Amino acid sequence: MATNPKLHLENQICHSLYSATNALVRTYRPILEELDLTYPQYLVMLALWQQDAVMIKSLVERTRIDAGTLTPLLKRLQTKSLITMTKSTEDSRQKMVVLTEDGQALIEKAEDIPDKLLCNIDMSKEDGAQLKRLSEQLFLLLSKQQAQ
Amino acid sequence: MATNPKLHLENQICHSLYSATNALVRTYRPILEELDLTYPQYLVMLALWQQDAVMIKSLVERTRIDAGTLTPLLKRLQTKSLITMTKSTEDSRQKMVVLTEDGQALIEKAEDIPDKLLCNIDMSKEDGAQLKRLSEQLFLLLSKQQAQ
DNA sequence: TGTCAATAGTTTGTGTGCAAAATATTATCT
DNA sequence: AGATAATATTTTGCACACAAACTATTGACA
Repeated sequence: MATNPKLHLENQICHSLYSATNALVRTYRPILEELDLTYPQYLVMLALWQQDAVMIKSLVERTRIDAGTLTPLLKRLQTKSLITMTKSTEDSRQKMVVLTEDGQALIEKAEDIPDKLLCNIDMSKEDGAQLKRLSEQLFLLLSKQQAQ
Repeated sequence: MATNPKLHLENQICHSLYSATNALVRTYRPILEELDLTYPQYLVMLALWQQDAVMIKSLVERTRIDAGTLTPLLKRLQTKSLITMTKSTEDSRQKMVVLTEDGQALIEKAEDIPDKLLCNIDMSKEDGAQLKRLSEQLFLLLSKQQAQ
């Protein structure tokens, strides 16, 4: 039917990207289950392990998860006693997110996650680096567009 | 804090892939709005424009959208009068999805979507092809793993 | 032929993703 | 100082994504 090859599913970059990302999150699920984290929650924890006691705005930028998604996500991390949230004293619009002891300790369990995941991805280092470079490029291009 | 560089956000292939895919779907949104479709709905329509009158199982395979997601999605396409669904006579477990006239006609509006999207992605053809190849490879690797 | 496994699809429950509107607070500008 | 704009976060509403449990039907096999 569809004669235009641009409309064929097999020719869509986006479809490959979309299904690869979903498969990736699906692969993370059982691995992250041991930490009782979802993949986006894991991203937030990665950001906090790297730099603790930051404003929500900073987490939005670093994790690239939008604020409307982050609010309930942070509430769940709070319920799990991994973080605490306090209003900033200087600017009470802002809230600071701080790891609890449990939240800090969880990094030990996370140490072997990158390797566990790589067991599922039998991709050469070069291809992995290339994939990262290209998706990063795509993200930046699209973000620039959207800012306009 | 996190001394293990593997746990740094900037070093995670997955984070780039994840945020690029989200940005991509975000970019599609206003473009697909003219067709009153979401991105996953658009994938299903692409599949049907290529081959009409197929079972749901076939759509699951071709679009890579899982069955639990597809059921309500197809219901929405039905509500929009783009498809109809009928039980198979030979095997009444199966359902056949068929485009309506409106559903068939919608392809005309879709013809320029690939070009419209490319306006937002100033990526070389080679990089685009490479990105597709690598994400396709990743998808296949991960699917193989999960089948075990 | 009756039992049991396999298959196709649906339902349920939880956690996103995000646009748009709302809230609260601070900055700016006259 | 007062009006207005900008900023940070939350809320709302809708559509996925998907595991797990469920329903209905067909296949296989003793």
